[in-house]
Amino acid sequence: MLKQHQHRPLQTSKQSLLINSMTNFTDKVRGVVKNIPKGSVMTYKEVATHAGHPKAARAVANTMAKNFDVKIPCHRVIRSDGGLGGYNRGGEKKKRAILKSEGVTL
DNA sequence: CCTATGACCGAAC
DNA sequence: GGTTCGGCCATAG
Repeated sequence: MLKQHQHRPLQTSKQSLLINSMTNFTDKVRGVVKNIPKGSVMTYKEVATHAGHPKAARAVANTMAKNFDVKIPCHRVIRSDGGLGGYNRGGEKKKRAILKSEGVTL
């Protein structure tokens, strides 16, 4: 018999990813962060784990740094070692203020 | 493919 | 308490 399309159509990797709207990783990260309830925080590492890449905390930070969507509460993502991490919408100071206003005890 | 970058992590000092 | 260093990993060029 003719084995027609056994495998994937494979269409130049990168494009197929872009068609999906974004890279799986970035998209997943955004989804996770968007889901963090008010009043709680999650570390970069935790977000990475939830996204399926436990060791990609740094990459998560990268994703956050590039993100400017107000729909994503990136201020609720903090460091694992107690630090706040950065914030591209006003710096750590602003970040802490927002978290405090949400009832998060640092 | 290879290099550089970064809102990280954890251990070491 | 702090700083430094190596590892880690996705993205951009």
